[in-house]
Amino acid sequence: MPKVGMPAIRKPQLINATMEAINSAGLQKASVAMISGYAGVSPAIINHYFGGKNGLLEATMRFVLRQLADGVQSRLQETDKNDVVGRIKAIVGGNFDPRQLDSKVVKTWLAFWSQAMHDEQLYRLQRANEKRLLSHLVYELKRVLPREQAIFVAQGIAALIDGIWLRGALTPTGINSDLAQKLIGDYLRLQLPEEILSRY
Amino acid sequence: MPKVGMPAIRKPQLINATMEAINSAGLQKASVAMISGYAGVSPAIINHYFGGKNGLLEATMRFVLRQLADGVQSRLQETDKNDVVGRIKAIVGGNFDPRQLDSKVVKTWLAFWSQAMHDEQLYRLQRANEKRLLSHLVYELKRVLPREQAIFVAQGIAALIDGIWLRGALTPTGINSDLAQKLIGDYLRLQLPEEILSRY
Amino acid sequence: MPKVGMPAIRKPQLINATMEAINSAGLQKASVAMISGYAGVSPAIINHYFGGKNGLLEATMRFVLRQLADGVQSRLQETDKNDVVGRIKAIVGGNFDPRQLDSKVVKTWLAFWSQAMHDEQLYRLQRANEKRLLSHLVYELKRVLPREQAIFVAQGIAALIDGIWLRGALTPTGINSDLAQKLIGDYLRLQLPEEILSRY
Amino acid sequence: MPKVGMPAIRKPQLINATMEAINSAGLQKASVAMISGYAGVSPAIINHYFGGKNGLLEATMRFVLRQLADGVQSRLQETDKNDVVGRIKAIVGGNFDPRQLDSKVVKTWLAFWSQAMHDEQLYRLQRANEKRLLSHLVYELKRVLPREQAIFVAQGIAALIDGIWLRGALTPTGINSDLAQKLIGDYLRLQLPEEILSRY
DNA sequence: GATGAATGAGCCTTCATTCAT
DNA sequence: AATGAATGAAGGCTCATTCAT
Repeated sequence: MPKVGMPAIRKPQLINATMEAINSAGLQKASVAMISGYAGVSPAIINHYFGGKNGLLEATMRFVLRQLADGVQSRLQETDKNDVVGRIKAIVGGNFDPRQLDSKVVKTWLAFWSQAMHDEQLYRLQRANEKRLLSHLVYELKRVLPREQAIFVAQGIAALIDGIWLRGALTPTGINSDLAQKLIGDYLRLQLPEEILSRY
Repeated sequence: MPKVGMPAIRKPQLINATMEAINSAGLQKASVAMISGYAGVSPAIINHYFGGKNGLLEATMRFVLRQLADGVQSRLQETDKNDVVGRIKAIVGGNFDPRQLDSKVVKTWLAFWSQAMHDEQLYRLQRANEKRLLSHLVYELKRVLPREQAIFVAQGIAALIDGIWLRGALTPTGINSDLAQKLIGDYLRLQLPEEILSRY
Repeated sequence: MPKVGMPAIRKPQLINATMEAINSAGLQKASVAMISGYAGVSPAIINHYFGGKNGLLEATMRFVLRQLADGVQSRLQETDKNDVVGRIKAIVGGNFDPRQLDSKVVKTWLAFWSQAMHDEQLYRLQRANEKRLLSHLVYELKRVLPREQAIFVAQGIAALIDGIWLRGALTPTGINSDLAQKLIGDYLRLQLPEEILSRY
Repeated sequence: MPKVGMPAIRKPQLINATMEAINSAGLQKASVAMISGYAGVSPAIINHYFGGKNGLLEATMRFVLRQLADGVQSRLQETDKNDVVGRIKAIVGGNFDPRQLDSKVVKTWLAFWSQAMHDEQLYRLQRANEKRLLSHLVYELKRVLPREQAIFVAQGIAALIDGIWLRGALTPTGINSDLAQKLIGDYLRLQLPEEILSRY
């Protein structure tokens, strides 16, 4: 085992174990002992690599957020810059990427959301992400709608995304990605002028 | 100390203290010591009246849910049974009742939502509530829309309610009730046939 | 309810409840709440009548000891003062009186015995009782045996009584009174000179 | 701190501390804090090594029982298999081994005996031990006495052992081992046929 | 006489973290 | 790099007791 490179192995391993622990027992009961158990390593190693439990939780949240951002970004890159509808659907699609709908990820996310209101660090991460979703949507919508209305519709879409996702978190069958995209696509269609829609 | 009536005083007092503790420190850090501190009583009394911390948390959730149901119910009773649009707006309005938008209540709710996925008892309560919202909406919408479409729109409205509410939980300024009702009213208007809307 | 006379009702009621609690849950778990529950009264009443839990426990032990002493005494009174064998059997019989073999009493006794080693008050009561059994036996045996041997045999009988009783406490079927008396009768027969035995 | 071998050091250390705590304060007051105090370690370590207070108590009882069994076994191994009287005295001697007569051990034992009636785990251990003593005795006695009588005498000896031991637990001077063996030896002599006794 | 209300002390346990190896 | 050992702090809960009624 090379000495360098261990962090690159251990960190993702522990982040994944964290999500597994949260998935099966909840954030409250996800002790370092349980997490390190899932990872098959000693609890002390968490301090070694993340400086403590908090560091690991924060890293886990960053990981989830980055995964989401990547999902959105890669879809946007594959979409014509002028295809407003397509780009919005790309943003929505990124939010319902299969990797984000995994039970582990959904529960982790919701746990962090709840936690964020009492943890400065998590709060900032969550806020930034939330704002980015909105600004992405507004940016695209402004190209086809007046500013005020663009913001209005963006808020509607963002609410639909989070609402579907939140309700799905509590449903035994999980989030229905198809229905989600149909609901939001329908909403978008009703909000955009005929001319825009017919363009594509 | 009066012999009778104490439970009627202590229980709401402790439920309120629980929400205050959750509001200021989060569910995870809301210890019985902190809660009883907010209530100005001894920690042991929680066991006396609720049989333990868990009993208190469950009672708190029941309280919040009942408050919501009452808000919806009282609005519905004041609305003409044939005024579909009015009744849906009553349901939405109940969900954005000022009492439900109090920071204390919002944070308590979100905390429970997150917790519900790992607590059988809370899960059942949450699920029942979630289903009731949907069935209320479907019931009204079916009177003016085909069954399939009624369900579809109901899901959209429910998602908007929860989504706005969830996003508002993280916003420093809290939930914007007016905007919420405007967004949902707009959605409803776009989904209903002209003839229905013009009726009122 | 006459004011005088209540103690005469409540005290035995609580002592009996104490034994029931010890019988079903053990001394360690016999809380005042449980005891008062068995008695159908409020926990506070124990302090009223016995000055605290300790007072009740001590009273309970006194009750058991007095019951034993009564059982022995009444049997001795019915036996000819010169019938040494009969009197010893009376003492033994008193120790295996049905009232003493009740599960409630057996468990209470053993609990107290164990407890006595760490409670000055209980220790004195237990010691006095233990010594009385021995001196009763020695007193009778001295009339037919040399002093040294009388003490020796008395210790044997006392040990048999307590040993049978202790082992019986752990047996699902409880103490076998007949076997007990047969074992001790046999022991006595082997220890006494022919002439004494033939006398009766 | 060495990585290996710690359990082998800590476990006996904690078991011994448990007996010391029981000796000086009784089982009821033997808190984990007190026990760990006697051991000079932190209370949390009890959970580390025994999974909780109960685990430690059970381990302590097992230790005492094994020590007794060892004392009997080693004496039996040093005794001719055909020397019935010698073998019975070996069994008796093992029960009055100095290690078993230590105040610490006596009080621990009695505490467990009393506790056993309300603790399934302890009950089984105690019962097994009690039965083993009896079966050991019966096995030897059957070689020189008819079955029925062998059982009868075995019960007498067992009762004497436990009775002497129980009474000694309450005596300030403790158990008198010599007297114990003399009493039981005498009992045995009276029960066995002349021919058997003269054989050795 | 009797009770419901309330409390403070203490107990067992969990847990994140530190440290020597 | 990794771990087993150990701990101190804190948490939930039980319980005997006190008090006003």
